[in-house]
Amino acid sequence: MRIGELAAQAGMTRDTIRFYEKVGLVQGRRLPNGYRDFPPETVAWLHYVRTAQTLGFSLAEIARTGEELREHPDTAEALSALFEEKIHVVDARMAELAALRDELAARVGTGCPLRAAQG
Amino acid sequence: MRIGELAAQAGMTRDTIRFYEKVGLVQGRRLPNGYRDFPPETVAWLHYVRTAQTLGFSLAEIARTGEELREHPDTAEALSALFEEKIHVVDARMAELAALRDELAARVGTGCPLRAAQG
DNA sequence: CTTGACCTTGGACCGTACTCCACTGTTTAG
DNA sequence: CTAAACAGTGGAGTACGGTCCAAGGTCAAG
Repeated sequence: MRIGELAAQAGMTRDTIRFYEKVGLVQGRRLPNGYRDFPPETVAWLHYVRTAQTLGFSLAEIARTGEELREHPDTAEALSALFEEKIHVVDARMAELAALRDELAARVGTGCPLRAAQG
Repeated sequence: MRIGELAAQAGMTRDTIRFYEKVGLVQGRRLPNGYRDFPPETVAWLHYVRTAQTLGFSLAEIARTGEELREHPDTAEALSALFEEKIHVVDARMAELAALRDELAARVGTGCPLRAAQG
């Protein structure tokens, strides 16, 4: 799969994918003519990248996950540990969101929400 | 309250607060000598800013909320609408997180999570 | 009346994550 | 064979969110 098709399927530009390659988020083989060649699973990986990113993980963090996955490709334990760690992060974020939600909900319908709180 | 104390209480640097003033996130009166003077509620506002920020809202979005609050300081309905909107955003984000969490949890303990998904 | 802590401004700089551009090479369709 | 559509490179530029610094003003304590 060449970069154009990958870009279309992953919903990003070629430039973004080249940038991701530069920072180690994706790796492509090269065809004899120099064109990048990606396996089809890269689409799923890039979708995962987008998701993780919108949830607040930096590209560096995401790349690290990818690397660890590459380093321990057959150690189910290492992977489980990695994902459990991510789950804790996600849980913490969800708790924060729930708190904010409650805070917001509590103010709905009251007379003077946050009014005094914005210098 | 001068900038140094505000910075200490809000857990950020003076430079950050000056930057926030520049982009309209906070407004300070000036003392006769030119020093900024903030009301004590600014501390709460800055804490709110930090929270909203870690939850993925940009400074521009947060500033817009603050502005709308300033424009309709006595319209309970407008405020309620604003917060309800925020709550929807938060709910959407939480749903995304829950999906990611499930995805991660499903892979824990399985033999080959994501392995094929990182070109 | 000086020292030190605090404040002011403007502007340079940084890291992250792209985005665009010019110029060039390759492949494909008519 | 040519034109369009695709690919490559390097480098500049952008937006966001700060962070640091130099040069200087203000103020309370000794």
